[in-house]
Amino acid sequence: MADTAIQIGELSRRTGCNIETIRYYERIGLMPAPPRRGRYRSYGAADVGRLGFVRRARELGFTLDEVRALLGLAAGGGASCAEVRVLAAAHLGDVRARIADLRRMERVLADSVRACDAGQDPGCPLIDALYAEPRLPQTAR
Amino acid sequence: MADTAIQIGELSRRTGCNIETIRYYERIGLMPAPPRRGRYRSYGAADVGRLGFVRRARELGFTLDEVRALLGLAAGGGASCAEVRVLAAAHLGDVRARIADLRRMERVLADSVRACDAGQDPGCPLIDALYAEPRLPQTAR
DNA sequence: CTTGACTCTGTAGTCGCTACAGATCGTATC
DNA sequence: GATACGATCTGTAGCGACTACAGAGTCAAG
Repeated sequence: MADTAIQIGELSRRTGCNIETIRYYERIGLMPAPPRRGRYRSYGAADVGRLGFVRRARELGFTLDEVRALLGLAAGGGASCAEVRVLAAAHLGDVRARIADLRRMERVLADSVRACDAGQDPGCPLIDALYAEPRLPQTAR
Repeated sequence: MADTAIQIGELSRRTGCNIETIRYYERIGLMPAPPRRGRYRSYGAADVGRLGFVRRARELGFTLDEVRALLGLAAGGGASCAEVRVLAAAHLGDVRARIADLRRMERVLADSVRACDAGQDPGCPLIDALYAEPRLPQTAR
């Protein structure tokens, strides 16, 4: 089982990772340079696993550097779980901060659209909001 | 009042937009090329207003192309409010989609960290999750 | 007259891909 | 044998939105 040497196209199909991206990962050292059959890259089951790992980590929003670190820890095995936890918790913090940012944006945008629908303002609520100056609360002009 | 010709550093200070970015905006045509006093750029109150507008729109997550469009509509005045609404509503949709993505990430990450803290698993929960293959739900192996 | 703060232009780097161009390879068909 | 096709190869350049230099010039105060 799994004496399956596959080409890059098949690896792409199995992982959902596009071909150019696979070669890019190889260039930056995230995927190892595979052996060649002729001049075509020849991949095995381990590559499918590793690339799937990369792809799923990316879907969770880890940067490529973080993915690199995770791969290192995954290879290490054993005591690395604590270190993985640190990485994941830090990244979770990032994600939550980004959510908070986006929610602030959402609120302002939704308010503006609502004000626009209400149609009470003389001008355009969003344009007005963008021209406002929250930087100098008083001090007249 | 406001016969104030200011230099780029002062514009930067007043808008919170960094100097290199101001020059960048000029290069890409988002800000007009100001007159020069000697060879230094000389800005006025209108520039402070426009750049503030750009910055606030960026804080709401609009792309530079969208900001360009908003600036055009803001200048147009009058009937443009409906068009602004369209832009804002579309962007609001984007923001909400990004929030949804991030929440999915948050959930998975938080689950993994929690599983990690529980410490019941034999391996590392996050590493295991990244190695899992949600692409083939059954089909054994 | 020198120091220091400011500004200038131009170019290159960041991140994570994506999109070519143009060559080469392997197989199937006429 | 010729040829067409699909897949792959290398190498380079582009995206968005900045950011970070290097190296030159400008200006006012001490």
